[in-house]
Amino acid sequence: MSSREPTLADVAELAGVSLTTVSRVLNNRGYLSEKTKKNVADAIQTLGYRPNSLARALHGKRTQTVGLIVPAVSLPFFGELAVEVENALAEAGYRILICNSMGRADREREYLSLLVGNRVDGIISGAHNEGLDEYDTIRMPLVTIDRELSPSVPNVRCANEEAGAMATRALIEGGCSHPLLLTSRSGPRNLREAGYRAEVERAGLTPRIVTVPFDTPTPQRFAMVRNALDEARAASPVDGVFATDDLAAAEVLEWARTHSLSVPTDLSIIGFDGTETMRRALPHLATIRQPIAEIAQAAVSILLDQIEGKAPRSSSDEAGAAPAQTVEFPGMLIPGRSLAL
Amino acid sequence: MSSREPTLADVAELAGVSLTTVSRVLNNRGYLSEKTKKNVADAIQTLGYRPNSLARALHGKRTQTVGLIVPAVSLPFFGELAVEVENALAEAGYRILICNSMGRADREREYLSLLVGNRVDGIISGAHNEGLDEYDTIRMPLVTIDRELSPSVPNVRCANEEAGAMATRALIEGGCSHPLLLTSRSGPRNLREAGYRAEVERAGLTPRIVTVPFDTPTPQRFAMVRNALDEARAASPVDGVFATDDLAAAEVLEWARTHSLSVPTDLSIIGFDGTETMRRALPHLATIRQPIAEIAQAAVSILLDQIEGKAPRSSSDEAGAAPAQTVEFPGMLIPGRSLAL
DNA sequence: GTGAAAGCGCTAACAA
DNA sequence: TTGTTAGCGCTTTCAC
Repeated sequence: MSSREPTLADVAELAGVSLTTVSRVLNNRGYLSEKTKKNVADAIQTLGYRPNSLARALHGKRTQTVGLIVPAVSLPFFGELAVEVENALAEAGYRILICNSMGRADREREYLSLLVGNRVDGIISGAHNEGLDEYDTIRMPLVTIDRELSPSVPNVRCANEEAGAMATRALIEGGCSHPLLLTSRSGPRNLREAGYRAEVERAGLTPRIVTVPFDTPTPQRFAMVRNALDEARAASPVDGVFATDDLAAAEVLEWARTHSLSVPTDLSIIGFDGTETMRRALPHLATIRQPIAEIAQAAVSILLDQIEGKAPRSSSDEAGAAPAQTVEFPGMLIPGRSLAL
Repeated sequence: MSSREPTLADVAELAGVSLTTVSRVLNNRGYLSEKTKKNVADAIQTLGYRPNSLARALHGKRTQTVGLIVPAVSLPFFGELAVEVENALAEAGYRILICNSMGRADREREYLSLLVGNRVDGIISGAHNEGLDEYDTIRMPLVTIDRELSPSVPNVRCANEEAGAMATRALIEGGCSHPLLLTSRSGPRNLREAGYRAEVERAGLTPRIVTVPFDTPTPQRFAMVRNALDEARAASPVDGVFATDDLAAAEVLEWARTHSLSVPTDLSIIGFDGTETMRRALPHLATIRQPIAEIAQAAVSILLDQIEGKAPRSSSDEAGAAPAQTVEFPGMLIPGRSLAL
C-alpha cells in the first residue's frame, strides 16, 4: 500500500496525460489548458506526490543545497550563525547541509568530500582547521567566514582588529592598567589579539597574553583557565581581562569568584561574540557583539552570486581580476556590570 | 579546465575499461584483476573523481541521509542534540540534514516536504509544533525526541516526570515552602509540570505555575519573565523557582538580582537541561541534566533499525504488533550554589 | 574477469 | 496545447 513514493509516471497515468505534461504543470512552463492543469493537480494531490529532487538535480540542474562547515553548532556563535545562514538561504530557495567538523581536520576533509559527492551548489566554511589543501581541489563556489583560506576565496568576518581594540580600550578607560588577554591561539593571525596589542601599547602598558586552546574538552577547560590565570596573577597584578569569546569570559567570572575578587571593583571583564544565548545567560557580562545576521547574509549573498554565475569563481584569477574580497562588519560594544566605568 | 566534475565515464575512458568495471572497483564487488583495480584506482586519483551520490541514490539505493527537525540549533539543548545525533549517525555512515523550524508550523511543514523530496532515509523530529497532520502522510522511518506525535511513532526522551519531581524535591528539601514553577506551556502534556505538581502536593504545599512561551523573542522575554514573577510574588511569597530550562533559570537569577534577593538565602533556583554551554556559562546554577548523548544514540539506533528493515514501521500496527516504544532516560540532578541545602 | 544494455525519476529539445 | 525521445551518472542483471 504505502509501498514506494509515487513518481511522475504514476501521476501521469492517473491524470491520463504524458510525463511531459505533468512536468510542465509542476514547473509551470509552457502553455497548458486549465483543465489539464487541474487534472494533474488533483492527481498530485490524491497521490501525495512529491517530486524527487535527486532526479531533478541529476539532470544537471542545481541541487539548491549549500554546505556549511562549522566546528560545532552546539557552540553559541556557530549555532546562531547556522540559523542565520539557513534563514538567508531559505529566502533564495536553498537549503543547508550542516557539517560539524568538531575541530578535527580529518572530519573536515571527509565532509568536504561528502559535500562534493552530494553535488551541493556551494560551500560556506567557518571551521578552523589548518593545512587542508583539499580546498584547492574544490571546483565550486566557496566562501569562508572568519577564515583566511586563500587569497582567491572571499572571506566575511567581524572587523576583529578594531573590535579587539574596542574591547581593550573599554578596559583601559575603565581604569585597568594591567589588562590581560585570554584567547585560544596567539599569533599574528589572531586579529583580536592584534587589536589588543595595539591598544595596550598605545596606552603605554604591557601586553600580557594567556591561551587556552579552543577545543579543550570541557572537563579540563576550567582547570586550564584557572591555572593560566593563577600563574599570570602570581607573576604580576591583573585588573582586567579581555576574553576572546564569552564562554571563556564566563570562566573568568567564575575564577574571580573563587578568588573573592569582586567584579568590576577588583577585576573588569569583557568578552566577545554577544550571542543571544550568552546575553540571556549572563546579561551583566560586557562584550563585543558580532553582527552575526549581517555576516551570514553577506556570506550567503556572495555565495549565491557565484552560484548564479554573476561572479565566476576566479580560482586562478585569470587576467588579474579583482582579488577576492574580505568583507568586514564592525563589532559593537555592549556594556555591562562586569566592566568598571 | 575545471569545467565539470568528472564522471564514471571519464574514469572508464582514462583507465581503458568499461563503466561496469569502474563501478565494480568502486563498490568492491565481483572479481577484478589486481591490474585492473590499480588502473582504475589511478584514474580515479588523477581525475579527482568523486561518485555522484545523487545518481547512486536515484537508483533506488539509500541516500544515507537522515533529516533532523528542531526548533533551532542556536538553542543550547538542540545544538548539542544535533551534534550528538550527527555523531551517532556518522558511525553508521549516515549524514544529517538539519532543519530549524523556528517554532513555526509552516516551516516545519515545508521542511517535511523538502525532506521527502530529498528522499532522506528517515526523519528525527524534535520540533514542537502542534497539529501537523502532515506527519500522517510520511511513509518513511520516523522517530521523535520528546514529542508525542502518535502512538505508532517511537518517542525518545528524558524521564521528564521524575526529573521534574527530582527538581521540585531538591527545592523542598532545601527548605522551600513556596516553590514556583516557571515553564513555557502549562497543561497535562507537560510532564515536568506533572512531576512538580506531584511532589508539591506530596509535601502538602500549593502548586504555583507561571508561564512564558518558549518562542518569545528575546527582547520581550526578560520583561515577560520579570512581570510574571513580580505578579506571583505580589500575590504571595516565593522562596524557590524550578525553571524548566536553564536559560529561563538564568532570567530568574537576573530577576532575583534586580530585587536584591540573595540566592539561595532568599530564593533557591533550579533549572533544566544541563547543557555544556550552560554549565560553562553558569556553573553555579543547579539543574537537571538531560542525558543528551544517550537520547541521541537511542533515537538514531531505533531509526536505523527501521531503515535497515529490522523493524518495519508498523504504521497501522498490522496484527496488533507491539505498540511503538517510548524510551526514557533518567535525568540527573546537578547541585549548585543556586540551591539551598 | 569484463562488457553491453536497461533503467532509477526527471527535464528538455524536438515534433506533432 | 500536448506527446516522444534522449539523456543526467550510476548500478545491475545477463551475456561473453
